[in-house]
Amino acid sequence: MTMSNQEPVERLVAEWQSEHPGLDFGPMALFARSNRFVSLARRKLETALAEHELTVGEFDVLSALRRAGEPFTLKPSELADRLMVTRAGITARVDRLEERGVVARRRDPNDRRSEPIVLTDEGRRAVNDALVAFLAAEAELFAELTPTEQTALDTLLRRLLAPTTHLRSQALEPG
Amino acid sequence: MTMSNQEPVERLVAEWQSEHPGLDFGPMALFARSNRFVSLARRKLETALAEHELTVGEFDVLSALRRAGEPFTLKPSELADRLMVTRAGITARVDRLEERGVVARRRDPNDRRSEPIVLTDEGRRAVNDALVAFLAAEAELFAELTPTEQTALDTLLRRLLAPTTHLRSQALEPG
DNA sequence: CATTGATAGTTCATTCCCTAATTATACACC
DNA sequence: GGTGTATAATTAGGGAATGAACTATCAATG
Repeated sequence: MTMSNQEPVERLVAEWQSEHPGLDFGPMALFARSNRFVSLARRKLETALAEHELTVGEFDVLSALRRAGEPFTLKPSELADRLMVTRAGITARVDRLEERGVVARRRDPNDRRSEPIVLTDEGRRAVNDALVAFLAAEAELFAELTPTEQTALDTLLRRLLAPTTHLRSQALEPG
Repeated sequence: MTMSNQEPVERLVAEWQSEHPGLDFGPMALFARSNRFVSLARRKLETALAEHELTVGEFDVLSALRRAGEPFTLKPSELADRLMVTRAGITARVDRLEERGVVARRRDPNDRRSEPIVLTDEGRRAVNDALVAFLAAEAELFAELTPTEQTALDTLLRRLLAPTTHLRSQALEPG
């Protein structure tokens, strides 16, 4: 049996096939591999960022602010939209980051409900350093693939994420 | 600017490029799309299973037992290995499932440290029903791709998960 | 200009998972 | 056969995210 411990998805599908020979487990294998890859990739990125004392969630906030460009400011609601996280989640992340001094809450003179988040100088240094490690780790994730294969993968992923897909039927915070 | 709200990864990369023109954000785009796809896919699968009053984690346990075949029994440690979850996590899941009557804890006469988990008749019915909905949802995830494209994607994912990749350097519970 | 409804953000309670420590049992070796 | 080590599972404690409820502010409308 080619059920190597190296590729648990093989076993998954083989077992299902033998229990339900009539069904098609092709899509299940595809999702299982996608899921497994992303899970392992996240773990790798976590360890890369841990050396900079950042979680992925925190890095996402800092880098969203960083790439917004001068003056490195976004509102919590904008962060929530871009990072696909609830506002409550953003509040918690910003609390942690503010306490560490890498971001600060400002006042919007035009709308006192809003509390724009700004990257501090220290935050900017932190995210610049972490970015180098992060990009290197991401590059390693795909190092097995040739440039052509990487392009092919990108094309397939774009297709999967296309708006016509049933994927987007569940919006985030549709209110 | 082609920064459609439909494809936030476009914006991500465009913003980074304009802030750091010298760097290669190709791998970042690949990971961002993979990550986004899997996140949305998980959400879709969650809602499909919610109609059967199961979380993905619970379904994973039930289906691992189901596809193990007669007598539908696995030890917690085996479940932990297969589902890539810690033993503590399995204990919690099994607690919930046992309370609902879909699994039961047995005794292993040969090793009293072990408490094999067995699928009850009700659990077997539940997982059979949920499986149909789950497979349908998974098929929809990839419905945008032709069979050829699905094969191509599978090949690429296998490459990415190959043991030579740096991905597997962090083992689960190496003890 | 008062009321009503929408919007921005936070707080609260819950969920789920993880790591580390704990308990119980098995195995190996002197 | 007693001691020490390894293994199986659980418990305890904590982190991060969620949904729902709450507060403050803005805007539109009569």
